Amino acid sequence: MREENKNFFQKVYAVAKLIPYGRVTSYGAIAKYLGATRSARMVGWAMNGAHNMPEVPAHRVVNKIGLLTGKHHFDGTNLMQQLLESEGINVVDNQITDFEKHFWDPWKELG
DNA sequence: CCTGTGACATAAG
DNA sequence: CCTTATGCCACAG
Repeated sequence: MREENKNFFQKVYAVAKLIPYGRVTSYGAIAKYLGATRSARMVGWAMNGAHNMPEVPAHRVVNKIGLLTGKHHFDGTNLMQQLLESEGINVVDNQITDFEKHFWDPWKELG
């Protein structure tokens, strides 16, 4: 594994850590910020490895429509939803309500 | 080196 | 609105 490859993961983790409390973002947004707009899937893959990263709020990362597609990767079936709701984010049917309102775009906020 | 896979995104039917 | 198909790219085996 080349260091650059690791850097990709580190970037993903770094951006995820920057997500403010009560905010959420999308895989695509992070991918875009990393300069790999079409590698949104890799962000998800990186999130898979983020389980060892307690400081990485993977639950704040959802797909572009605010759907909790990755909830199955958490312990319980609704843990991800509970975490989001605990941050003041309403989730209905695995989907974040007022997603745009809570959306946090790293490209916009950091770039 | 090649194949399979993935927590996505977009387009088409 | 639904399902399929394709692109994308890095990682794991």
